[in-house]
Amino acid sequence: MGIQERKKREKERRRQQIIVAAKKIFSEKGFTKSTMEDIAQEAELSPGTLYLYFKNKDELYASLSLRILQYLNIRLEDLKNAENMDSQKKIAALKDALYDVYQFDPLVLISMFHLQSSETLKNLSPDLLADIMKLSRRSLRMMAQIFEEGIRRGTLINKNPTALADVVWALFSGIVLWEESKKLIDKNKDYLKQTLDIAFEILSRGVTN
Amino acid sequence: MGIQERKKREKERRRQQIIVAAKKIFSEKGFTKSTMEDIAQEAELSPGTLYLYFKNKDELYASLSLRILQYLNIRLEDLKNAENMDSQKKIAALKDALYDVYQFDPLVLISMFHLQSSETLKNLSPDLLADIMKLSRRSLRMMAQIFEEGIRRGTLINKNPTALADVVWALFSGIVLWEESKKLIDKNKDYLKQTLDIAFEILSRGVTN
Amino acid sequence: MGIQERKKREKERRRQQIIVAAKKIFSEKGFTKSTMEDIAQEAELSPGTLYLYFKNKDELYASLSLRILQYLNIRLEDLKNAENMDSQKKIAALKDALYDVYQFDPLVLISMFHLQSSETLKNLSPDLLADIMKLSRRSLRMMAQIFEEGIRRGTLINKNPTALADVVWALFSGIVLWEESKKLIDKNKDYLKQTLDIAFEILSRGVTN
Amino acid sequence: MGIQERKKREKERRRQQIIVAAKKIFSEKGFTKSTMEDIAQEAELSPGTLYLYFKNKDELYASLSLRILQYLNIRLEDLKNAENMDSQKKIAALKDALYDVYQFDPLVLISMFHLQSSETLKNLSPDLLADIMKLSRRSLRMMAQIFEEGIRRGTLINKNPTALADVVWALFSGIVLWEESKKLIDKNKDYLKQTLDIAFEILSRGVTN
DNA sequence: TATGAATGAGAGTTCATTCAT
DNA sequence: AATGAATGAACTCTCATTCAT
Repeated sequence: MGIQERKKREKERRRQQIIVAAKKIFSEKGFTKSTMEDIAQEAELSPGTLYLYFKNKDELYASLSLRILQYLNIRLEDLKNAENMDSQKKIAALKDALYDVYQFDPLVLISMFHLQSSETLKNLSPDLLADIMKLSRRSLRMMAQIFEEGIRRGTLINKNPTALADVVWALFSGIVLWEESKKLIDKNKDYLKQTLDIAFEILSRGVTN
Repeated sequence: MGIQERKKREKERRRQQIIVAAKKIFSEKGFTKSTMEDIAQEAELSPGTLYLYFKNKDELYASLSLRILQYLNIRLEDLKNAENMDSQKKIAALKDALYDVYQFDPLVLISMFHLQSSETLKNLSPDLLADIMKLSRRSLRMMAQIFEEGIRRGTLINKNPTALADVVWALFSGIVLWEESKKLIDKNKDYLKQTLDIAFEILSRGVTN
Repeated sequence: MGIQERKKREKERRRQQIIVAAKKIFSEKGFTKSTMEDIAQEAELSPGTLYLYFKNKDELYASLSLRILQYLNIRLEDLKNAENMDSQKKIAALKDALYDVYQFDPLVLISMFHLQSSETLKNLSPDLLADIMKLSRRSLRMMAQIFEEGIRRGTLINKNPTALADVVWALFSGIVLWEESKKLIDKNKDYLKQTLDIAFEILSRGVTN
Repeated sequence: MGIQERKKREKERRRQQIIVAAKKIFSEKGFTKSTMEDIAQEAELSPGTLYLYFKNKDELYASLSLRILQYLNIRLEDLKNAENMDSQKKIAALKDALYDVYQFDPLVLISMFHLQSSETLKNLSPDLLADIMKLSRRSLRMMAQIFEEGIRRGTLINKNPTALADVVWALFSGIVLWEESKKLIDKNKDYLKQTLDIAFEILSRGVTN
């Protein structure tokens, strides 16, 4: 078994090696302009090898999302388990978690938001798509639980928690993409943190009874 | 003079003919997978003709945004001029305006949000980019004015109006993209209106003093 | 008849107008990169009009050669008629004539040399080709006559005069093209006159008995 | 080590395979009308493969020149090292060398002369251009040395040797192009050798003291 | 498992030429 | 005669993917 283990570990390491390279290249050039050749070179592998680990370019791209979704899940899990926190605090903590996710890897996060609602999504292998969906759903469910709890306690307004989670997610992604867009035009502008703070302050006030 | 008039009208009609075709194709296949050939065929024109009206594929794509931004501007202009409306009402009206913009042309709106925060933006001709920027900025300024007014009157919390406008825009685009994304996975889901309603209700409560 | 005359004159003027424009554009951009659109614009005409006066782009290009060949013929004619000139002087005068032709329109001359021995030649209409051939042959014949005369008089070595004319023409075109080539690499270099002087001095010594 | 060797050899063979095909196609159709598709087909390769070996069409075209320039260099080198030859003999030998170069590959030589003094030259990659320039310059320098030697010995007239080399080169290229041109019109004519002989006889007489 | 040369379909774009007005 | 919008074939070049080694 030891050998198989080691092989599996090595295989996983290769995958990561490719993912790291892909992240770099995709971030620098965007999806369309990145070539498999570029990524292979960055990973110090041959183009052919990439196809041993990823079905195609789309899947490689989408795989980046998995890592960040996993990180998001961990952060939300922690938040869920946190005790002695009122809803206000939890919402503030949610904001921090999301901001951490952004900082964990801004470019990949943006890639992921691009991936959502785009053609690429349809071309993914069912397996990968299922993985992504599972993680997203779990994240949203955990966010919903925060609101659910507050509603149960009577501190938050009585709105469908799932919808509230959608609002949070939409707000977060909207802010990330919009601030990114402003940065594209004017490199100096970087108001993400501030916009996020204001947005969540309003959100917090808005959902509080 | 009549002849020049007619020619101008015909030229404009051709442009529209191409825009309609482009909208259809881009919506169906996404930017990358749509070919100029596809669009030409849809418009019942030859590929070369497209280039008489649009400098290249990027510009054709971006041109779609212009119309919807113009429509948005008009709606916001109306809102600005509306009298006898308290801030609450104005925010509700703002939501309606944005929803109308969505309904005016959902696919183009989504395209526009995709265009934002993508490499394509940088490849546009300065003229077109300037036009788009001008319209976006004007829209955001008008939204900011709604908040400004409320703050002046003391009915809204004292936050930077420009930032509030950014939050609204991010929220709107985030919801549109996220709900679209959910639809891609499951065609039956269409909660945009509901999510938008909840989001703006929270927003409204959140910014009210 | 007056009207027809006038029409013919006007037609000829239009032709010239186009030729002037074509010369400018071809000189600036070279044959391949010049478009009929460019030339039409320069001539302040529409692309379609060009085709009323020239069968196609190739013919328009080749037409430029005609003018310079005509000029060459005139200069050689003068030379032929010149009396009281020994062969040495005639050869020197021939050099001057050729240099004048170069100065008359360097870019068109170069174009003409490019035209020679290239694909384009085969695509010309028989008429135009015949015109060009007629003028070239006449020029060469006149050069040959200069040598013939000298040989008859015994001042020049007894070589086939036609071959000598070929040598002169090859030498002239070779120098023009080669010096042009050097200029392409280094704009400052312009030794055409000097090279031509040396070449003809040697030629003159070489053919003198 | 053997494997690397073999791969290198194979790579070089492929290059040659492409060059041979390119030569054939360019000769038949001229530069503009030859398509990469044509060449690929002739080489029994796919169009994409051509681009693995040559950056673009221009470079492929220019690459043809390199081989012939190398051959020219070798021939001139031999000539330079030849002892016990007076200047007359050396000039005759120079003519023979040039004629051999012509015979080595007439079509490529003509291509090279076309390349000279054409826009294409400017589009070459600096590396390739540098290679071509280096070889041309070296060839011309070696020709100049022949004259230099004769001048030093007092057997040749005292003219700038560099200019004399230019004259030789211009004369040679002029003759090749002009005789080619005549052949285009009338396939039966082939006076290149004879014209070259006469030209060099005159040259020789002309430069001899 | 890894390679990387080769593939070849297909893209965006250009432009000589035509023809209805 | 002149126009100029429209054509559409043809071009160069790219690059995701394959497969013999």
